[in-house]
Amino acid sequence: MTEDRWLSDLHWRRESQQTRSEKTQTALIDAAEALIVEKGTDATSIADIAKRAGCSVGTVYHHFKDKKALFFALFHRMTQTFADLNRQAADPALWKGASVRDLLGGYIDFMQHVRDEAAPTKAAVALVLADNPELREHIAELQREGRKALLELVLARSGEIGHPDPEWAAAFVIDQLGAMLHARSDANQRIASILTIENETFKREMLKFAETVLGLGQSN
Amino acid sequence: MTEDRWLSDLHWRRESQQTRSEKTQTALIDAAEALIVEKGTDATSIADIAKRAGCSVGTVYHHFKDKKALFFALFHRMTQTFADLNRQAADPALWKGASVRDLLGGYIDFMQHVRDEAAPTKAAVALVLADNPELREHIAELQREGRKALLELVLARSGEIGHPDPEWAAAFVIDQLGAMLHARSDANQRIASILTIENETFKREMLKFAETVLGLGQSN
DNA sequence: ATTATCTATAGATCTATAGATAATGC
DNA sequence: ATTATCTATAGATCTATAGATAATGC
Repeated sequence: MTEDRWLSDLHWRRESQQTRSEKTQTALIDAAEALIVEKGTDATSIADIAKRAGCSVGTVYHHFKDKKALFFALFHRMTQTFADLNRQAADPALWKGASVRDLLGGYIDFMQHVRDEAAPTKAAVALVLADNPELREHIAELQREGRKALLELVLARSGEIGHPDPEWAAAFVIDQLGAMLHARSDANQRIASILTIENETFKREMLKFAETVLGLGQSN
Repeated sequence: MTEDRWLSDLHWRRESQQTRSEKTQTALIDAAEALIVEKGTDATSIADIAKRAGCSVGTVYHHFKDKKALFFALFHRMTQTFADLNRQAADPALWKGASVRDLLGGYIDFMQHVRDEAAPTKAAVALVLADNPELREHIAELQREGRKALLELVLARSGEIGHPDPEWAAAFVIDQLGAMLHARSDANQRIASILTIENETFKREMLKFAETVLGLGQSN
């Protein structure tokens, strides 16, 4: 049991306490995430989490004040990750020369990528959220930020928009995309046609729709 | 305590056992619904439910096998109610002479009415669903039925639709409406512009959108 | 000296049942 | 005779802590 504390590549150095601590916390949050998805928040006991993470119940309470704190850490990890991704994706420099169509396409790709990669995390957070309504405002803030950033990027290109009221049309299209993308990744919504469709097909149809509503003309 | 068993308007008759039993069961399901919304499924104990319903723990177990059975009864009551409403609303005789616009408007009204009236019930069922994924298929079936019925009603009027592919366009519009209406009543989705808008404004904008996509022309 | 981990368990729930009592039903 | 209700509690969790041991850090 002592051997695996030696770092395999630099085996003269031991793992630092800090690294060990972070690893344990990550393992605990990962375990909680997986178990919550499998059994729900309440059926997941501290003993279950400790076992899955490969440590003891006492260790859980060394790292987290109580069960709630562990679940909040899981929530926090996700919101931080998403906020960072949002901020990166919203950098105007990244979209220099991009059309409205490119922007919306990028948004759809991004959300579908998240859906495919982070599905378990989102599912676990949704369950934590159900027990802790006070966390909802954080999610709302995250969504508002993303929406605002995308809207600004689009409106900076309002010359491309043929609709008489570009602000309204852009906001409407973005909210429609948001609702459809959400429907596509929400386990409680089971609209067959939205769920079974391929990512690429979905993107194509949504862009066609966006072009129609915005009046993007013949630019592409 | 005996007095209130006498029916107040026909006070020669006692309440029948059947009536009493039904009342108790209804009270228990109502209490469970309210408490689940307030505290979540696990923080809601049988003792809580009994207290809120004005009966004892023993009585709960006389009427329901276990906690799960009570929660399932809550789920069942909602799905039955919705299935009945769906069936009534989908009766073609009811929509004789109605245009596609009328149909979609009726759908939006119906869903917004449900949203306003049955919000706590939907919230409670969503939480029960989170703990019992095996129930999801029933909800899916309900949604498929509603979607199919509406699609058929719309396609029976495909003459009104200007879009070159009426089947695709109608399905797309119905799914868009579904996603937007869901976004509007989902506590975990907090897209400000969709949530704060008035029912009538929302309906008007969604119908405008539907007309554009379907190509409903000048019929209205 | 401090930090990370473990084992063992006290104390607080909460579910479900047993057994008694009161109210219909025929 | 049967059904609806109650009170009291056994038994099964599960959370969180106390106290000991092992591994860094300086």
